[in-house]
Amino acid sequence: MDYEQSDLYKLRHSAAHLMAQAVTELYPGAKLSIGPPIENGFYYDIEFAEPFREEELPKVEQKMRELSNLKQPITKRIASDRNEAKQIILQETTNGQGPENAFYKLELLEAIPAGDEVTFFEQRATDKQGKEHVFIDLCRGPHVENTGQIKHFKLMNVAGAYWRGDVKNKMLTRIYGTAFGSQEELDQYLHRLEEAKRRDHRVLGRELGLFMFSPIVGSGLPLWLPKGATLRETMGDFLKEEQLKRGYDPVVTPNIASIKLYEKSGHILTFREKLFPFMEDEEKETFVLKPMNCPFHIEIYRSQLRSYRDLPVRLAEFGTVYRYEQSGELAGLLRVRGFTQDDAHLFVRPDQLLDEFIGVVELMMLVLKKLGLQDYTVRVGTRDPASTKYIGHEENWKQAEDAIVAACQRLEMSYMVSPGDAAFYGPKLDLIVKDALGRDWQMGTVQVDYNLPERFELEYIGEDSKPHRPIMIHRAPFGSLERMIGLLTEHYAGAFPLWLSPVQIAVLPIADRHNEAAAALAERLRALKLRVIVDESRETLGKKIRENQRQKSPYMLILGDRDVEAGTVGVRHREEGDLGAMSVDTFLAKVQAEL
RNA sequence: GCCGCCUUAGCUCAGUGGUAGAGCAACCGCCUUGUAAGCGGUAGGUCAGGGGUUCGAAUCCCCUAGGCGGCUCCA
Repeated sequence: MDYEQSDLYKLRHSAAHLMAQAVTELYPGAKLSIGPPIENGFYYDIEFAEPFREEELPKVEQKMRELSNLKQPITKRIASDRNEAKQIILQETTNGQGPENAFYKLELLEAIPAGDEVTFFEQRATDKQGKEHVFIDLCRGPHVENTGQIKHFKLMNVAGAYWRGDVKNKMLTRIYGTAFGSQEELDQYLHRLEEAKRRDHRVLGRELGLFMFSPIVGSGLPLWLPKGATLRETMGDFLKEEQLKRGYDPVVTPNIASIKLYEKSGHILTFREKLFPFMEDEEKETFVLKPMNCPFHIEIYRSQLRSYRDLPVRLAEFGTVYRYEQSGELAGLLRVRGFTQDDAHLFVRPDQLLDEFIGVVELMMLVLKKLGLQDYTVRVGTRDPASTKYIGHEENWKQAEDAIVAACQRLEMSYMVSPGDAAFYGPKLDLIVKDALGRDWQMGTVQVDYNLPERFELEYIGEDSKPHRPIMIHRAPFGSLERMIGLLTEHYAGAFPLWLSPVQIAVLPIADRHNEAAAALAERLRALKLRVIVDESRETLGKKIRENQRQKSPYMLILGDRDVEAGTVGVRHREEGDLGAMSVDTFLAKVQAEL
């Protein structure tokens, strides 16, 4: 059933009201704004006279329990007209605290379309001391019948949120909570959150030795440790091989360029706030740290005269770009300031656009399948007509958007359209994947661009001997290595599939008299391009197994007297446990089959 | 950037105004080990940095940096 029609949704909506009632009783002068149910609970945005701290949540929760126990009946009231609605807001919803507390509610009333019914929900009861509690809120509903039904809830955290989501407005205090129909479900949810923390790529990244951050290097600038770097290279090798099959040509371009390049591309106009501070040399030429690879690839395209027979030209580069993200937006590897895109730009003729676009989407699907990410949504980001952050003409945008929709239809792919999520030069198709905490992240992306070819006056000579303008496809199947590795780490909880695992096989000699045989075995495996370590620590086998389990090594090969004598190895698999002794050849056949 | 919270040994965390602690990891020694922690010992800290209050600050206040959860913004 649709969540928004469910009892749970109703319960959470009422829980938000209950919280708001508790807040108005505890904090005179608190101005309420909106308080909807959300995916895993509810929130209420409130303007407090004094800063509201997280440590105050138990106090609010306690008050909520008291108010819940009063079993206040919740009733609906319909305002007869706008004027009456206004009077109810001014006089009744402010809990007797004066009309200035109704500021946000009055704005909300104005936003309700003229013909629509205006409704309020009221909860009211008298406690044992004879004190009357009442709470009235402008609300569409629906709600549960009485507050006694709201029993299994918890206030989670406090955050800031701009009124109406607009940075120009005042920041309100948002209190997040959750509520369930039973204590068991609430406990399960809280338990799931704890579990998710254990999958957190920032925790696993340290435990597994994948990457690190150093304050002295700078925030948002990851340092890749050997095992993390191995992951990057393995992923890169896989994609490069696929690209080779598909006619991509590698290119390499610098990390900085003259500001002139970015003036021409339009980045200075539309992407300025994302650029790191400019560099100026003694001749006063200004350089910019690159935020995108496309202008460089465009210059390579422009370096020679292109015939219609040369197209499509597909230029690929794992290009590292730098974007000055706001400090509060950084999030482990999922949002950084320096990252490497598995970038490529396809320069195509109009008659090639659809096939090339589809080819790219098919490659992206192959990549996702190989990585084991099957849970994603497809988002088509289009231009928000009200925004000024885009370059180019309307007809170009229309053509590009039409091309993407046509491709989706031909691929019979389901997608959602999201206005305002286009790149500044063109619309795009993005793959969205959730992290361990359920947050959405944009991964792979394909973009259709008529605008940069125009700005750079790109041409090819057509069959008619006349110049024509190519169309560009920008694409990155991973999106960025940083984000993809962060996400994969959470997806696999650090237990990467064999082909990707930084250490594929850990050889565990039982006593140090087996070290030599272990080294010889490792050498043999490495010759077959397997990634192998030998654990020569002077520890018991149990300890070595424990440590290598923690490191999530897919296979452990145990080597003791029996094995040296019989020419076998004791094979242990990360998930399947002890697989018994077998010959090295048998083990290799098993590994090859799995790769 | 904004709102709230956090920062004690390499890691996870005790310690709330009166001499800085534990477990794991590290190092040393013993043990030479057969499928998830063998035993003993040693070393390790400007309590993020700076300023203030106080006879006295890890502890209270201010500033800065970094991190976490959101908002806004994006691969």
